Amino acid sequence: MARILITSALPYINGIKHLGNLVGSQLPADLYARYSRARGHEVMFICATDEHGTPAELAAAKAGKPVADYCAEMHDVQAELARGFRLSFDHYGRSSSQRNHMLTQHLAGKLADAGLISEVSEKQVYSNADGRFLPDRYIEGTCPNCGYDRARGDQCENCTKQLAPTDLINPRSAISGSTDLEVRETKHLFLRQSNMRDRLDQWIDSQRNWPILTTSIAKKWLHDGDGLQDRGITRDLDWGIPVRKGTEDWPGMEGKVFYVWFDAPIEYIAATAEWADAQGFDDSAWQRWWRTDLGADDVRYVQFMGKDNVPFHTLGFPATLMGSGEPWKLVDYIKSFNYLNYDGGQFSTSQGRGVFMDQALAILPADYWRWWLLSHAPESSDSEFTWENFQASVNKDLADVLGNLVSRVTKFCRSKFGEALPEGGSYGDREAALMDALNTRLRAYETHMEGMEIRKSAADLRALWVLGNEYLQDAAPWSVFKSDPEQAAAQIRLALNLIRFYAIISRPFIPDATASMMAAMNCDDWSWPESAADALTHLDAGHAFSVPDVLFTKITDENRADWEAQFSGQR
RNA sequence: GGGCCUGUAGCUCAAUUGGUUAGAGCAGAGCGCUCAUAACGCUUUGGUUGGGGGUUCGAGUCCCUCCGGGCCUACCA
Repeated sequence: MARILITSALPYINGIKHLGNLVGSQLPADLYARYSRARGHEVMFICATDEHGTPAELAAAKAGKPVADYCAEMHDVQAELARGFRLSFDHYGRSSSQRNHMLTQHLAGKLADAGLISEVSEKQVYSNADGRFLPDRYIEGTCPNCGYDRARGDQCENCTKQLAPTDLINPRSAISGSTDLEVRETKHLFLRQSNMRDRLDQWIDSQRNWPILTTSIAKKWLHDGDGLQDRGITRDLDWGIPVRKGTEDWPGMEGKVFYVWFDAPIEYIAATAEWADAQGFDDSAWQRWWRTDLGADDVRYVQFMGKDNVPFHTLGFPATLMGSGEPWKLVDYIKSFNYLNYDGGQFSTSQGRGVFMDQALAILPADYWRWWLLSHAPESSDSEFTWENFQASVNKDLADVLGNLVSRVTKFCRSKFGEALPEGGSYGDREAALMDALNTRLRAYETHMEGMEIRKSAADLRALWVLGNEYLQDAAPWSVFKSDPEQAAAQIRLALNLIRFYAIISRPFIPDATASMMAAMNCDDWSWPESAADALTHLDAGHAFSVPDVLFTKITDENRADWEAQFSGQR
């Protein structure tokens, strides 16, 4: 038994996430957490809402609410949706928690002690009308290169030229449209990542078998141009973690907060502390996951994230932890994902394009989405959601291959033998061959799940289900029953055990349907099967079962057409 | 502009990292079965691996080039 720490990239607070966000981190992390628990490992699975930054403040203003209230409400909404998708977090925290305040300030203090923080005065654009400094991309104006009149202060979307806000002609605030802008001097803290470049480079090199997507992005940042740059870790905002050096004031930094980029990953640790607090445990309960001097040296730490988050997790967060000089647990494996596209374009939170978590649950149960999203996870390249593909996969894989198998077995038994495992007969060569085939495929499934190869795992699981249908077709108990009812009884006894076997191994993908399967088998023993032979002799003759409701209702062409129309425009 | 990823059957994806005849699922065609959600099983039709060139005994895999798709480029997070 191992100890496995799993974190999912933190969903940002400013609205409900779409299916692309879900499949890029939280859902595969949940699959791995569920599988790891099923194999008997001790798991700590952490996620949280990422609540700081300019977009959170703007979203709150748009909603007409104080930002703290807005974040609290949106956290509850996201937590409820996470439960709806059966995401099995041990704790779903908040980056605005007191734990994160304390830990972020503590780490900043340690970094300062280690000489890894510098203070830099710089000029930034301030909007008098908005009463705030504007990030580059919140300034709009006319591009000096191509004349496009909605160029942003970081880049012109029309001609792709890199810009500085002061390059823009007739600059205005993208928030209010005000042209009452001025350049002000302001002082910020920078994390001296450049001092740690070699250390980070060696650390990346020492990792084995990380996805190429992960290492190539890290290497690019380490070596491109002048190499890894220092990075600002504070902002002139009201909402956030006040800049402090541990528990001390930080002279000259009054009224400033840490930048969301700095405090968000620290929340992984703080959320584990929040978990301990919620459970009524003392600090040692979370420290044994995060401090290698306090019990975390045998922990395997796996992070899940979309590719856009890779630089923060391969460079920024490790620099923070290494630079503190304290023995924090560093990540062992980073599983990163490409993007899921929606019907020929991108999912977009800002444009409301695609299917969002609340909408998805409103039309179909979580298992349908979990199965499709995981079996099509964008691992090697971007992948695409289409309603046609979704309908075909769900109907064929879930309803026909698995759901119908459960249905045909339980209904046949009820009509011929009653609602208990029938007695008589024995397993022979055909059953032995099935068990061999199941074992072989089960081992492949386990290997792929342990390697977090999501799509291959899904394909293995489906192949395991198909073996059940092949067996039934070959054994044909409905035919055998006419001449040798005892032999048919043995075949059906095996098939009913097979349902329980499938419930156990399929649970990480489809937790609700497998719960129904297990309940129908009148059983509560979820222990992972050592072998197919063990699993298929688990329930004995005479054991009562019931015929479950249809596990998966098919998606009709009418459903599909309706949803295509419903989600074709903007949210 | 620079960097990285990517292009394989009508569709979604594989291919043990350079090694026999490029494989699965879906869709299509045919047959079988009748327990079951018109479900299941078997057989089968689909590929000049984006185009061109090169290295090699051997290339989907490595190199060059062209074409297409995507991401990142440090103040969105």
